Amino acid sequence: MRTNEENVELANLLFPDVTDTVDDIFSKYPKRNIPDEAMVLRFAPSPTGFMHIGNVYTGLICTRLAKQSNGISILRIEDTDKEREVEKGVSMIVNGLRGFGVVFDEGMVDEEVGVGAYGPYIQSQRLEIYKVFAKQMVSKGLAYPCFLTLDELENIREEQEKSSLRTGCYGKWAKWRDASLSEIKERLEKKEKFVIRLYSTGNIENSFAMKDLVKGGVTLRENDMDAVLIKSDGFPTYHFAHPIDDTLMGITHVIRGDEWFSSVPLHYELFEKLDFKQLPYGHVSPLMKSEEGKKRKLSKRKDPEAAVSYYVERGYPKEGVLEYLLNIANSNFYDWRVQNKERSLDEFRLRIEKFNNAGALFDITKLNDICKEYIATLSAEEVYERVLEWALSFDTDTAKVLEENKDYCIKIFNIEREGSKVRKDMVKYQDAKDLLSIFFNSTFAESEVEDISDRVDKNLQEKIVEEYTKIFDIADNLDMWFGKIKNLAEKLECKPGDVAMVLRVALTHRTKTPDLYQIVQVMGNNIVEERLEAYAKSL
RNA sequence: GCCGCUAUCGUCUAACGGUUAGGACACAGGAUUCUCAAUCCUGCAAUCGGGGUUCGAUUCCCCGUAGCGGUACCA
Repeated sequence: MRTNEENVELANLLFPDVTDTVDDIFSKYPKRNIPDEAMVLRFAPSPTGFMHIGNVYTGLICTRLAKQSNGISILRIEDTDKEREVEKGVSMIVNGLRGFGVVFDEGMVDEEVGVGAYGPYIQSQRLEIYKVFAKQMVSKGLAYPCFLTLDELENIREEQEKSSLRTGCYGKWAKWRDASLSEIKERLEKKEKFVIRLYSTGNIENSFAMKDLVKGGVTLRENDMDAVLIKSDGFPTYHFAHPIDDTLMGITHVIRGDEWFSSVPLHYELFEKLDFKQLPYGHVSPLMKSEEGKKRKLSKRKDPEAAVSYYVERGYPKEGVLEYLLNIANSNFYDWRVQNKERSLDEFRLRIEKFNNAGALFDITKLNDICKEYIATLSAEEVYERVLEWALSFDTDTAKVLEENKDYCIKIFNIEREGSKVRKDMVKYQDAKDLLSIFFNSTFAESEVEDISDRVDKNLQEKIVEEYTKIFDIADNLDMWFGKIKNLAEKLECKPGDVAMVLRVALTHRTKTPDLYQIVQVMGNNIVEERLEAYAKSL
């Protein structure tokens, strides 16, 4: 056991350069001047180079809850693991989130820049701050240096497993917690690497109650692990950075992924030892995926749809993705949506206590349906703008077509878009390419002709095309158009459906298309005649 | 292994301790002056198992089972 004086001496030995006190730090982070009900929330991802759809989900929840309470949302970057860090990782996060309309009031706005008075918002730039708190804890005997090597730790774990004990650095296994000052000095002089560990005083036998904003009341065991606070490279662990950053930044509620739930006892002890006011927690369940009858976390390695890029590249409308995510968060969103079709998504009020506390399966079918419904609400001009925006980044050929034929393309997008029966077959902007290809001779020529000869005999097809070419008039209205088809069917003794099908394939090469009359109107006289002629020759 | 959380149609979920257990997506069938999409109608389909408490349990309690999370000098 070290004396109080020895602990102070130890703290100075460990952190000779740290001269600031905890009070010095606090003076730079004044209390926020905000209304009582305002929530200050932070979303704190790591720049690992992969944007998970779950990141958008949690980020969305944070920004929403903050906004609807007139509070503040903060984007903080947790880059304390140098191993996993990736170049341009911060930009990927910021842009990925922004692409889905998830923007924060404070924090990082690009690779380097953070806005707000409570920064820095990148943890690697806050190292000096963590050291001040670590030094204070060591000087009070609440933390200590530990010289256990990775190998030694491994041996300890094996021994614990052999005797089927809980693994980890706690109690008698935490060899350095009560080391004498001279022992420590000796190692320090040899320049041995060390970490700073919490001197835990919790007892695993004791339970305590906490109220989770999402899960409700739960009872947990106290923490007794001497968790690492500062790694040997000088970076803090998440556990240590979390109470410090959240307290300094004036966070009011910690909304985070469920994977942190198990660490709550540790965090409680840390808040206490740091002498901070405990922040309330809300643990949000992760998005799951079903495979072979089992549920598991949506995984970035196995599931392409886990990546945000999956949706961006295919041109999923961000509003659709957002609606789907909102629907998972609060299932009453759907009812609200049907009753408030005209309202902005921003008007929906998320209720944290309504979050489901089991993980929801990510259902791409439902997402597709929501996106389809969303695109159906857009005007042809809006569809044009959005498809173009998508194509400019992901399909330059289509972008060129769109730009060079704006009016024509808008007419194409307008097919079956007006009136009460709006066509709903576009899930994502990428799907537009397929629709467009019918209307341009270059892409049409390349398309494969669907064979309908087993439904309509080739001779009959020939006659239909030949006869129809004679009577076709672009100026016909809808009734006249159908009238001619019916008459022709009667004359050739076949079904009107067969006539329509032959014309459909002649004009589009396909058996499944939007309304044929409207297609003809948009194509115009010349193209129709050309194609009828070409089809006749091909028979 | 240990610790914790969770459990209603295939999926997301609703149901003061009293409902024919509701809705949406998906699926199947039918209707719609042409195919598909859409739309409308119809149908299919669930309270994990076992004990309690209660007049009565999807709901409360216990046990089991399963799933998920954690058990790092990763977040």
